[in-house]
Order: sequence, then C-alpha cells, then structure tokens
Amino acid sequence: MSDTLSAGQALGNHLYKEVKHKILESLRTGEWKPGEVIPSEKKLGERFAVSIGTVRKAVDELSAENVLIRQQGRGTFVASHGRGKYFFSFFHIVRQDGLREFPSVELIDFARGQADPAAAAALDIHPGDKVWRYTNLLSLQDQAVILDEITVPVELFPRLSERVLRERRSTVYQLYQEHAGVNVIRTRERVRATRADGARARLLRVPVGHPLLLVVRIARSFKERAVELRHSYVNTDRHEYAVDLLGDEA
Amino acid sequence: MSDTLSAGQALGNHLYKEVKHKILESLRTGEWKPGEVIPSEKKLGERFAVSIGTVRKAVDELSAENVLIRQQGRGTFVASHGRGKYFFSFFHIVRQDGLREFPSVELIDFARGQADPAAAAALDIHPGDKVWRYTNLLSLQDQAVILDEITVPVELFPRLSERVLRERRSTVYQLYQEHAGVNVIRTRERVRATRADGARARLLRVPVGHPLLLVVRIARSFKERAVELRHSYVNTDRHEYAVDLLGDEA
DNA sequence: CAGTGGTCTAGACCACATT
DNA sequence: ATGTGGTCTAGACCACTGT
Repeated sequence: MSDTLSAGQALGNHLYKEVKHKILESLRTGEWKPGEVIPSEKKLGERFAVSIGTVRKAVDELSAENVLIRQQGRGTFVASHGRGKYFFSFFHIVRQDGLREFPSVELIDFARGQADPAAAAALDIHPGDKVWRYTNLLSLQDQAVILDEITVPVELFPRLSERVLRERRSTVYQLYQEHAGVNVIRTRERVRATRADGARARLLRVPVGHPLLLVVRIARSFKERAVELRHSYVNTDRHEYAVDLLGDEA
Repeated sequence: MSDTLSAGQALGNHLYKEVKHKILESLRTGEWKPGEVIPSEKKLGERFAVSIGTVRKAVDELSAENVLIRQQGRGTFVASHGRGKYFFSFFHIVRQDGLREFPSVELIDFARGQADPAAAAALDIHPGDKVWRYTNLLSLQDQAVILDEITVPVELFPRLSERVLRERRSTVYQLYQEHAGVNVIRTRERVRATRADGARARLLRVPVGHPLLLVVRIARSFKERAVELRHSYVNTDRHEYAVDLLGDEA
C-alpha cells in the first residue's frame, strides 16, 4: 500500500513525527539495515508526500538520537556499531590523564539461567524467563580494569553461544546487531561505589574490599525494548568514568 | 551601529552561526539577562536582516544547549538556574528507587586560598592565583549524602563571602548568576570510587574506609570559561549517580 | 558531471498565552 | 484580538562526494 500520510497536517499532529515513525518502522522491519544508506531526502519526501523540509526535521531528530548518520554528499546511513568514535558513546571509562583506549576483552564465563526479579524488572520480562548470563573481563594496556556481568533475554538472542562470543572480533553491540538484528542506541546508567568481593577482587587483581565503581546499565533498542542488563565493576585506581554533558560543537 | 550581517551568505559561512554568535554576544554583554525574554524571532530576523527560519535555526541550537528556553506563546527566555527540573541537569544523585529530590544544604567551611597546580589546570588559571574554597554538606531526607568541596576563582566572584553563601536560599549556580553574572551551562564530570577518610567519614556519618563515589566536576559558562571545580563525595548506600544518554522525547 | 545533504528564504497557517 | 513560538511548504542555491 501507499506510505502516503493522511495529510492530517491541520490536526493536532506533527507531520514530521509521523514521518519519523514511518522511518523507524522501516528500520524495525529491516527494510534498511545498519550500515546501509536510506533513500535521499527528496525521495523520502515524495514517498511520504511531504516537503523536504519536513523530512529534514524528522531526520534531524533521528540523527541527533544517533539512529541515523548523515554524510554530506554521500547520503544518510543507518547507525552501526563497532567503527570509530561511536564506540565511545557506550564506553565511558577513560584513563585518568584523559586518554581513551579500546579495551581488550576476555570471556570469563557463559551460562544460561532464569531471570531473577530484579533482572526481569530491568529487562521488561517475567521473573523466571530464560536469560543468558556472561562475564567479560576488559583490560586497558594489559591491566584488568573492568568486569562486565551481562544479562540478556534468550528470547532476543536465541542463537547466542559461548563460541560466538569467543570468536567475535567486534564489540558485543555489533554482535547483537549482526547476529540478532538488535541495534542498541540508548543506555541508562546508574553508578555506585562498592567493595570488591573475593571473586571479583581476584579477577581484577585488587585486594578484597578495594573500592570499585559499580555501573548498572540498561541498554535499549529504538527507545523501547530493553535489550541488555550489565553490571560493570570498575577499578578506578588509574581510570575513571567520564560524563560530558551538553557538548556539541563550537 | 547596525547588527546587520554582511550578507555573506554565499561564502563558506553559515548565516545562522553568525546569528547565534550575535545572540551569545548580547547575552555576554548583558543586554538580555538570565530569566528575561529576548526579542521575538520576527524582530531578531529584522535586526539581523535574515529570515525567520535562520533565526529559528540559531535559537534551536542555543535552546538545545540550554542557553535559551523557548515557551510557546510567551517568548524565548535566557536560561536561569534554580527553578524546576533544570536543576536536575546539574544534580545527578537520585535515590535508588529512582526518586529525584531536592537536597538541603549546610555550609561547613569557607576560606580563601591559593590554587594548587591541579586546581589551576582545571580552572584555566595560574597556580597560586587566589581562589575561594568552600564545603557544602547536602542532605536528602535528613540523611547526609553528599559532601561538596568547591573551588572557584576569586577573580570571577570578588564579592563572595561566607555570609552570602549562608544566607542564600537558591542554588549556588543561581547565586553565581545573580551575584557575578556567571551563567553555568555546561559541566564535565569524572567519577571514581574511593574510601572515606576520617573527616569526610564523620561528616557523612559512615565508617572510615567506607566506599564513596568521588565526582570531580568542572563547570563552564558559555562553553568557554571554567568557573568552578567541585569534588563531590557521595555515599551511595541508598543513592546513586544517574546518567541517561540520548534521552529526548517519545 | 549528477546526486546528495546543508543552508536560506518568504510566506502561510496552527497552537498557545496574555491582554 | 494580538503576539508568540511551532509546523509546513516550495523552491533556490551552496558544498561536498562520487563517477
């Protein structure tokens, strides 16, 4: 059928919001996949029967939300994980002198289990639902710095396995994307100070009781579905958690 | 003289950026003060000799950066601290159940001193320059939760005093604004886990050695001048540090 | 070169707030 | 009723990217 909108411009609607939702729809159905170009703004305008300015406003927002990436002269692309500085939108640990480095990752543990009530609430699933639980140890300059304890619903990633996680060379969000078509674009994090217990102290090579940062992250796709629950234990002796607010251009 | 722009539209410039800078100029010179309305978009368009659309794009950015606040039907206002939810753009500690509360503040200490090298580097001043140092204890529901150790250049706040800090009823950023015309609009924060030492443990009523969150914040005005250096020690037994990334509307 | 996103215009109409 | 910001249009030209 036609994608043409209902011309409901005069109503309480916002045409560009409808356009935005149509675009998100096409992203969800997989018509345009991560890394691909979407049609030009002119063509989108024709398809949705709106002016280019309206398409631009919709794409403006999606681009501000990192769902789409514009490149002048080339086109507009569906955001994709793994490459370049986009990685650091989801990796906030920096060295205390400010240097940002890519971590090396070691899979410590992988298991299938059931969601406890807290995890279920965080992931919008039912207690007892099947989940994968796995643990990564992240090192920066050969120093173990971060312990990631990750929980994801089996339902979303039916084919996940220890092998897939071990053999990957990409980031896990890239893996989620390629493996299951799940595109993480938003996270919510809560940070506390805690103490290293025995097992975690051993892995991070700190004394038991050493202060650690605990970052609890919930990752979401297209601002709705909760995709991953992650507990990150961070040794902040030489690194820190960085937050820059309201930082655009000059 | 005229504010009219050089009509350099065809050049490598961006007209709306020039408009944006003109607006920032008027903010810096104090032509429009925090809390006041600025002229309507139509009038700004006439004044700068550009179309309304161009003014809108400039105001769009300033509004996204929290420098200006738009209110439909009323006008566009210069951002001002203290009121409403804007406060929480700069206050990231929430109760573990997610509730956001306003803290009550107690001034613990106030002194004049000299910037040590680290503080000087953070504040873009010279080591040895005069600074104010003061300490606030923030409580949520009658529980001491945050210890703020704050350093600001005397140069920026020549008339700051213990009395002014004690007698204020507003937030300190509101005070900076009213007292010295300094408008904080951007912060950068670095978070680490640490242990409570004797003095801080006593104030926060936790055992010595208790894990605390240490948040180091540098606050800036109009994205250039470093205004304040703040070390916040947070007891995260019942509260946590909240970060929401890429969260606009629905 | 053709095609893309980026900027700018001039005017229309809407939704909202104030008088 | 008036004035404000918010949305939408239709078309022009620019800057950049690829062929």
